[in-house]
Amino acid sequence: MTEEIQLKKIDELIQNLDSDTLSALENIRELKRYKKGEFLLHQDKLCRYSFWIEQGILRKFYWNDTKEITTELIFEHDIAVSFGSYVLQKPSKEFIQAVTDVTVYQTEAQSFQMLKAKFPKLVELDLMMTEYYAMWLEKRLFEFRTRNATERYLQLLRQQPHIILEVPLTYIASYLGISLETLSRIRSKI
Amino acid sequence: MTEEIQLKKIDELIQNLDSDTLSALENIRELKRYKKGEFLLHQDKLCRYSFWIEQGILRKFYWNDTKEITTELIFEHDIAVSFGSYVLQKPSKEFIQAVTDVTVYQTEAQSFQMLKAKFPKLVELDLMMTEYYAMWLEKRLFEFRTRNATERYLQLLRQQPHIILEVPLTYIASYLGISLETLSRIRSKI
DNA sequence: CGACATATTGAGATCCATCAACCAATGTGG
DNA sequence: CCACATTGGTTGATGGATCTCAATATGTCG
Repeated sequence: MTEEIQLKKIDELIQNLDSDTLSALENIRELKRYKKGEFLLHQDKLCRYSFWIEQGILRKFYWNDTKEITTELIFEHDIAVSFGSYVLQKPSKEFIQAVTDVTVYQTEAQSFQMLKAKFPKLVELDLMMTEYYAMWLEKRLFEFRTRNATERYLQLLRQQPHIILEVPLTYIASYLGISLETLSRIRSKI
Repeated sequence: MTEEIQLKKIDELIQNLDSDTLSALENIRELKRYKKGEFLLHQDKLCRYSFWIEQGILRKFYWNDTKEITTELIFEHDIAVSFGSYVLQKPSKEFIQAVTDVTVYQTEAQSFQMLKAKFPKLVELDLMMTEYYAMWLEKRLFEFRTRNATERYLQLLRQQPHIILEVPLTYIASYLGISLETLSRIRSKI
């Protein structure tokens, strides 16, 4: 899979960071715990932090009129940010919420920005992570445009079965862009 | 608009590039013309170039079973690449095709990659452009998930009226994710 | 246990795709 | 320069995927 190539490159780059850079990175991050249901970011607030998940599950969602739309379900060893808000430091459309109790390393956008000026390797790291996110977004769009509800569910089941085991169906339906009822019917037909 | 902030940052960064960097960039790019209908990139080929459009219109699309899906319509002073293929140098799912006669500056991915090693500012430029693309993708996803066919058309009409004037309805329908017939009916109801 | 969140099932409505016929404009070979 | 093919768009009829609303069931936690 294309994504794995990118992950490998990111991993290699991190492995090869000199210890100065690494310890600088560690100095600006902070270990935090959030309880299930807690919000790490509210709509209309600035996304001042990135959240590296050590343990647990997060989700990103926004409100559309009467209903929530889940944009992403995020697991251990991945990063949660409200991208547009984080990059531009403008109010976020999205919430970030703890689906389970979570442990995260949170890093202030500003601190990371300053560190990049000092350690150019971090700009490359940032670029690779952004590339990774863009490819993930392209894949999401591709799936929405080419697969129907059943196919999207089956694909999720195949590719990320842990999601289905660990996340309430309400969120999964919303993540897949279908109603809870439709998801229930798809599942009942195996 | 959020996107404009990013465009401004990109522009500023380019304005502030030293002349060495700028002329290096110019040395690795090549002015090319393509006729309406010609392919700048074929499916299953590597996307070896980025295409900066000097004049004309390009589109990106892929095949899904029996029909084309247009992913992007690209105008003057913007860049066309098959992102995943360009970044990972793996075969492209997408075609890039000239909608009109076009003039582009094309730059080899490899040359740009090498230049980045020499001119760190270019890594920042690459990052900003990638951020811009990721935000564009987020916006596309948002629109597909929150707006119906009519709303998507009206939004396009409002935000990028030139697209509707210059691109065949067949492509616009496909870009909006609706059938040509539906688009025709939407338009007839003003 | 009761209360509240989560999931299932049914019936009806809606949006939009598909298929098919048709039309208008443009281009091309003889 | 005409006849015909091709491209791009319109219009009508029909069906399917999925949503919404409502009732019911199941699960979970204090």
